[in-house]
Amino acid sequence: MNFKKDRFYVTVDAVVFTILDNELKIIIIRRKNPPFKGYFALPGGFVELDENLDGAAERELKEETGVENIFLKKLKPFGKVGRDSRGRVITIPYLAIISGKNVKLHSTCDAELARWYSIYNLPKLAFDHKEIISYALNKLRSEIEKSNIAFQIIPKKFTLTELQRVYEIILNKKLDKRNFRKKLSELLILKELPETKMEGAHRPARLYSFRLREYKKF
Amino acid sequence: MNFKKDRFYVTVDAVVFTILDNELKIIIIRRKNPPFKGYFALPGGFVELDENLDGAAERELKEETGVENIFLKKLKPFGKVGRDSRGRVITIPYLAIISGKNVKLHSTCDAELARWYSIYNLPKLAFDHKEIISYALNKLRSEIEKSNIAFQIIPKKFTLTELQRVYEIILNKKLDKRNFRKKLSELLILKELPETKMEGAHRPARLYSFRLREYKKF
DNA sequence: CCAAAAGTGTTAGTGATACACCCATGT
DNA sequence: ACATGGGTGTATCACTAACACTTTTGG
Repeated sequence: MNFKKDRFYVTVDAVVFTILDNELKIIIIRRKNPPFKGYFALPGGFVELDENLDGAAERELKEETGVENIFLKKLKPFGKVGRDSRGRVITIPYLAIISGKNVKLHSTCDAELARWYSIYNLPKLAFDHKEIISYALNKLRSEIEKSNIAFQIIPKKFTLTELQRVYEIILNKKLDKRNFRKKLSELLILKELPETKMEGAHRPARLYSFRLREYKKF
Repeated sequence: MNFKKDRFYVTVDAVVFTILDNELKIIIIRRKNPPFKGYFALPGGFVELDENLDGAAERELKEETGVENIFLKKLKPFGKVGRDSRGRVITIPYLAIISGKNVKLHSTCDAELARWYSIYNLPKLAFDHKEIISYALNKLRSEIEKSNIAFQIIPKKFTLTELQRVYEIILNKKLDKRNFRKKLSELLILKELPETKMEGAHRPARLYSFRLREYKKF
């Protein structure tokens, strides 16, 4: 790509959260090209002229992870003069949360193999991506308390303990089992399944599913 | 300006709220140039290549109203393909709230004289500005409940009844006088002044000021 | 029978809401 | 004296937070 100094460029960056090894992680790529060649960064790329912002974010996510049909939340733009040495680049960050278990991370033309990094142990990052991630993490935490976004990250059938673990890892704090369950049952967003999950030497756990598998604010 | 189809353009639009005649109003201009010539629209304009987004928003606000040093909140971008017939234009809306009393609205090269319009009685608007305003109004309502943003719209010294009126007009609902005052006194954001305001045939009202005259979340 | 996670209710505290009368002034 | 808006306190309700024991299974 041949950058001109007389125009704007628009990119999207994806802050893709998942839980792996009981830790909150995001996808980080390593840049193959300048600027910040060899540095770590969020996956993202240029928006095409005939492409919607949301469309570009979906495309980037698909290229990196193979994941599609996921809820992507648009965040406020970051566009300081000088944030990209190639020219004037405005970036629109998107927040996503996915179940990382079955995701195959891909290389793309601009990036070496993408990797999951713990949110608490990130490498030094290119551009203003550290600031973007911190902003996105705050949004994720308020989303999980005010929407059903958790359905994106948990298997179709799950136990309440598993769901609680998701909340605890995202919010980075212990929750009370009884209070957590009471709140959920008041919200009426879960469906109790006839099945149970037997795993390990203890009482089997009831399985649940989300009534609605699309994004919804409470 | 000579638009090219091979690049992005970036604009800022300002949703500038005030209260006039006991109504919540915003600044609306009438466009002098295509596209949407003669239509009503939000004040705004193109971001310069060497100008920060916030800087552009400040400049636009100053040009339209003469107001500066005001809190401007950046909102999520609107950038659908085809929203502007001149080319691919991404707009970043900003939310502001100002005291309208002393504001002189100016004409600019792109706009006939700006006017205040009631939020509940807007004319047909250019571009996707209706959607932007609706989004901004929601943000304003949550801001006024979670921050001290009201200091922007009220005189330095004010009575509690005047402040309550501001909240009622923005939220478009009646509030209980005692509950409103209790909440404020718990927040400790106001300073009681030694002065009172005598106006009309009734008991004089105590004057207050905000302790902090800069934006702060509770 | 022991270990391990599942499941289940009550109490206290905090914040939100509803509500009615007296006060100080001008006319 | 009366009309007008200013000023004040309490009771109820809803939501949040804290807390411990019994159940069911595998080994």
